[in-house]
Amino acid sequence: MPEKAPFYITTAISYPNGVPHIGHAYEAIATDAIARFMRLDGYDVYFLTGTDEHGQKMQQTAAKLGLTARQLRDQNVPAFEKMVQAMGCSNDDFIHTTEERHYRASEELWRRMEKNGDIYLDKYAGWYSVRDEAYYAEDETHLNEHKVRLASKTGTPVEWVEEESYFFKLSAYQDKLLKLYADVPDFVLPKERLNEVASFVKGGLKDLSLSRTTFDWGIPVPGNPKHIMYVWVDALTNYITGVGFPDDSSEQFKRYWPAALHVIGKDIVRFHAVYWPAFLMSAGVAVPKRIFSHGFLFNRGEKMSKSVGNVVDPFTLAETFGVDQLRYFFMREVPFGQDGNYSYEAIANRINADLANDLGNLAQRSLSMVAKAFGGVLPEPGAFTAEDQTILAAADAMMDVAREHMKTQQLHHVLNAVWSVVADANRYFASEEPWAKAKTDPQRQGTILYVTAEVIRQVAILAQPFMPTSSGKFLDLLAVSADERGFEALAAGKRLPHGRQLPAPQGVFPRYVEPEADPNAAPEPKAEKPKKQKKQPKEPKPPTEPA
RNA sequence: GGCGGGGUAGCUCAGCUGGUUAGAGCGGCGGAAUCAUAAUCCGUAGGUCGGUGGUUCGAGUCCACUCCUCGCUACCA
Repeated sequence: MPEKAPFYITTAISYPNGVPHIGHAYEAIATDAIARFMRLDGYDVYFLTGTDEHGQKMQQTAAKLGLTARQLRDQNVPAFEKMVQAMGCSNDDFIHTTEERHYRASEELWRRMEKNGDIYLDKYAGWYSVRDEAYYAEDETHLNEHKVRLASKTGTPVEWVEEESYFFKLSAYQDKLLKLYADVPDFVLPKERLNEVASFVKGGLKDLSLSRTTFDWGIPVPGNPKHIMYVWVDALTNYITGVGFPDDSSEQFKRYWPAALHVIGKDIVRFHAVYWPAFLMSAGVAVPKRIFSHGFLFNRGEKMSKSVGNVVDPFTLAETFGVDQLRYFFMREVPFGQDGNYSYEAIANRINADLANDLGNLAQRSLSMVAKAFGGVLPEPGAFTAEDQTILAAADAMMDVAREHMKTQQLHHVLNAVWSVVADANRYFASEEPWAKAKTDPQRQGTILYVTAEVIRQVAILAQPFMPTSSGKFLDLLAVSADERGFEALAAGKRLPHGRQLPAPQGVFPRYVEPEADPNAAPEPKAEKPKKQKKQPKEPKPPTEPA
């Protein structure tokens, strides 16, 4: 048996200063779909997700609640672990940045960067707004009529503050990073994101403040525990901690690093495409192969926010529609890499049309005919007609198309290709009219049913990464054994064996029916919402994805 | 302000290097069928391709200008 190629894939780690939201779930689902796809395609996949538990914001949020940072962490983190499970994720590990192994990894990465001469102690100075808790550059401030200096963006007063800080010589990595982007044109996908990053880097890089002395919830700097590592050093390091760093001679590390893919939100592209490779280059560790930036999800065109009252809990969505249905919706409806919209109607429409009607009903009508007319034994097909061959050829072509799209993580295109065959199969079934053949030509009826079952088999195998449980049910209905469900079962010449006794057909995707209007139970607020987000002044602190 | 994307049927979007009557899905409408989860199939939708002016035998598809919109423009993550 040939050696499996390794494929290390990660989500960003979530920042648990609140509860998991739909953005966290989306990223987990998408990453899981890719991980499952690659596994089924014969790769040795290692899939890591986790939580980023340090930082000033955790400490602040905790303080507001009268808790310690550690207590807040203990309170919030379990929900993230549960969420990943509830979304059906197949992660091999779940990392917490408060774990001992992660301290060791972060400290070692720091030491290596320091040893390479890229870390130096200096003063961080700038115009600091106490109210915004943020530094501003000189040109981001102005003097008002009373000669008081204000942050231009927020209008809050600023004062000159100097703070001792370690710095990373990011400026020394400008050319190396630009070379990386040139040498690996798919280093960041979608391409627009790489362009943005490249133009940022071309604009010149300043050294990066790498430590803080103003709070203590984090990893102390080796040799100078007054300083806490800048949380991004800590956070990014999770990716190598997860495969055994600092033991970089371990089998695990050698096997899986560099990562094949970091899946992240578009708001943190810079940290992953600029800082992270620079840190790694400095420490003499290989850089990841690819970073994929997904978009944001909007509820009816609006950013989720408490004031709008459209905060949607991923657990509730999964309970309402089913995990697999929810996964399918996000993977099919949202072009991966772009922003997307969702609403209860959109989800219901999509899963009813594609899952209940097109696929579920096709399976039900064909398999119940097998049960009725053939005693549940999949009939042996006769000679294939041109029509049979056409639909079979369409099914046989799916795998290559899917692999091609998966090379660039075009998940929605994978599903488009599969569901285009589902539509073909429905047309085939309708025009062949197997129900009319029961009396006139049972042999032909059997062939039509066999062909339909074979197409469903292929569809179900390819749908597994997206809807693991439901796809498994279809394969159960076809009596496909566990070792016949990998993508190698879609290789040329592989066909559903006839003559097997099939279990009694059961619906896999029930139609979603909106609960009767009940103001208390109705999941969807019926208030009219504008289609597009109204233009609003930019908030000083835009809501973000997990760090 | 600078750089980079977008503005195409009611909705979500395809339309590569310019070339016959501008496409898909969903929705809507009409019809067929009745094996099936009232699911499926067939037909239909006449949209100034943001606006104006150009280049060309010919332009959503190239150029200029213009309107609108989104993203990036570093140290909260």
